[in-house]
Amino acid sequence: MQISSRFTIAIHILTCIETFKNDYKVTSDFLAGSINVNPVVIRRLLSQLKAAGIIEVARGTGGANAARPLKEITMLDVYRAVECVDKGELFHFHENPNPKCPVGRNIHNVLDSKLDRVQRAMEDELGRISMEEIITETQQFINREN
Amino acid sequence: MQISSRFTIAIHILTCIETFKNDYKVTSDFLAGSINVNPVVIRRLLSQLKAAGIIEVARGTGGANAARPLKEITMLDVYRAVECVDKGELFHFHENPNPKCPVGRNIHNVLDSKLDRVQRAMEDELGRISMEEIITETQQFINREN
DNA sequence: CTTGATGTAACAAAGAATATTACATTAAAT
DNA sequence: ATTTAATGTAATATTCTTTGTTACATCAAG
Repeated sequence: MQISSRFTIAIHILTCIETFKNDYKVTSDFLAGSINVNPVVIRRLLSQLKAAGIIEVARGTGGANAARPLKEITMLDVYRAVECVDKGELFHFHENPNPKCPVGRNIHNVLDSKLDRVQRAMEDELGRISMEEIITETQQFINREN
Repeated sequence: MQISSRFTIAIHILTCIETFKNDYKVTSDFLAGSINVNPVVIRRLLSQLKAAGIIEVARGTGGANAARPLKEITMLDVYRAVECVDKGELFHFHENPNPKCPVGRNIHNVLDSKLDRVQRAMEDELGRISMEEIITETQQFINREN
C-alpha cells in the first residue's frame, strides 16, 4: 500500500501558507479549497504540524503561519509530523510467523535490520529536501505562468 | 500507510523454498504453515513470483522451486514481483488539487520529481540486498540454535 | 481413476483512510 | 456584551484496500 496522501497534503499546506502569507489569511477553509479536501481533514493536519512546532495556528481569529523558517524544515520533518506510517515502520511485517518452523522463528532476526536500512535510505533522502526548495520552485512555476 | 505484508511474506516464501528444498516438497500448505496465513494467499503470491520468473511451481504434483539462482535475485525483484504498491508509486498524491489555485495547479510539477528521488533511494537500497544474503544469514541463525 | 496438488473466481470480514456532521470553544471586532 | 468567523475535536459514515475463506475446476503422477 502507498504512503498516505496526508503527506503530500501537508506539504501542499505549508507551500500555501508561505505563498499566500502576505495576501490572504490562510484558514482551513482556504486550504481546503486549494487542496480539494474537507476542511476537517486540513484542521487535523494543522494540529499535527502545530504539535511538531512547524506552524502556529490562531484560534478564534483564524489563520496559520510558519513557526520557524521553512529553510530549517525538511520533507522528513513533515513526514514525521503527520504520521503517514503505522508506528513509524515503513514495512508491514506478517504478524505470526510460526515459531515451530526454523525459518518462521528466525525471519524477523534476518529481515528487521535490512528493512531498517531500506527505510533509512528513504528517510535520509526525505531529509535532504527542504521546504524552502519546494517553495522556491513553486514560486518559479507560478512566475513562469505570467 | 505501510507497505503490504505481501512483501515480507514473499521473502519468507523464497527463504523457505531454499531452506527446505532438499528435505520437503514445498507446497502452498507447507508454506502457509510456516508463515501462518491462508494457503490461498500463498498461492496468489506464488503465481506472481512465477510470473516474474523467480520460481517454478509444479501443477498437479505440487511444490515450488527457484527458477534461477537466488544470488541473482534482489529484494527489489521480489518487491516488484508482488506489487506491494499501487501502480508502482510509493506515495499517494491527493487526487484533486484545485487548478484555479496557483499552488494547486503547480504542486504536482514541483513534487513529482522529488518524490521520485525518494522512491528511487528506497528502491536502490532494496536492489542492493540479495536473496542469497538473506538465505545465508537465515542458515546461520538456524545453525546457531543447535 | 484416485490422489494431492495448483489456479482462480467469488465472496466475506476486518481494518484503514478519508469524508462529513455537529458543536463546544476561542478571540477579535463591532 | 454580542456577534462573527475561526479552530479543535468527537462521533459517525463512507469508501477502499487488505486479508481471509470457500468452492471448485484443473492438473500430473502413480
